[in-house]
Amino acid sequence: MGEPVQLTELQFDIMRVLWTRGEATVAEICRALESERSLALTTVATLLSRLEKRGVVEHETRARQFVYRAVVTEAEARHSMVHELTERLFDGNVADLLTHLVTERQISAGDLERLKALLEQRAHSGRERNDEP
Amino acid sequence: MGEPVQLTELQFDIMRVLWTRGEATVAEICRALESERSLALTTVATLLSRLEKRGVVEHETRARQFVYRAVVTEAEARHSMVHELTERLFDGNVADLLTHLVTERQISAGDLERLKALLEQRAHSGRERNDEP
DNA sequence: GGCTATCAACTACATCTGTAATATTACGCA
DNA sequence: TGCGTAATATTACAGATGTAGTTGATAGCC
Repeated sequence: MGEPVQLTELQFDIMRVLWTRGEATVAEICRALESERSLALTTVATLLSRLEKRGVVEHETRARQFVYRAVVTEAEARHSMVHELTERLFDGNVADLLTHLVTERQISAGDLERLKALLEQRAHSGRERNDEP
Repeated sequence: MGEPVQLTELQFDIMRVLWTRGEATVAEICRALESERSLALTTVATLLSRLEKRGVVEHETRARQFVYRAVVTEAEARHSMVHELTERLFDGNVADLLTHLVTERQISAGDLERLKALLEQRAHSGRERNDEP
């Protein structure tokens, strides 16, 4: 369900602004990104119109300005991208990705604890909520 | 350490052939990929020479044919790509990615168990091995 | 020794992406 | 009503990628 969404870094940065604000004009997005990367207004506008063509964002004209809004949610984008990577790198096996993360990376003891707690909770709750519809 | 390696799907498919075989000629790679995607020999050759320019693979001429070999290991590529995604999507926070995987995805009970076991083991071993150098 | 099959090298081209300059439009004010 | 200004629309271009045709070298066979 829902087309897979792959976003590049810049695209993602722009989306993040929309996700946190709900909506924003080109100028606002430009200003929001100014600290990390200084882009021309036209650059951001171009990116946004391309994203709109892909159905990732949409806009509404208000007071002669385009007010953009995300169509794809952050959760959807994350899902899509993590899924894609899991497919490519681990043949779709989520457990393999998890194992990779736990074994090949430095994770703090605190993180391990939190994750364990999460797993406990998860195991007990029995997952009534999110089986495939 | 080591340049970050980002591979597209096709590039990854080619690399996978090299990783599993150790080395391969253009024709062999082409044949190995034939089932999924039928590509011209020249296409594969082009891809390989581009990858070589990036230092991802290398070749040696043998019996008038290029025999390619991966320079970047599969583990390195995976690391690099998972890292990149973690940065982009979760601000570099591995725990957040783990949480995402555990909460927002259907993971089988068995996987959960295995992961828990892994965490136990991990917690006890105390991680003397992989702190930052 | 010339011909052909086989490779690799070079060239080509469309698409996507990052980046932005330039052109056009139209609202609000003087 | 004409003008400046602020937005958008159009156009441009370089680099990466997927895809492959064309050209050139050569080694082995007849």
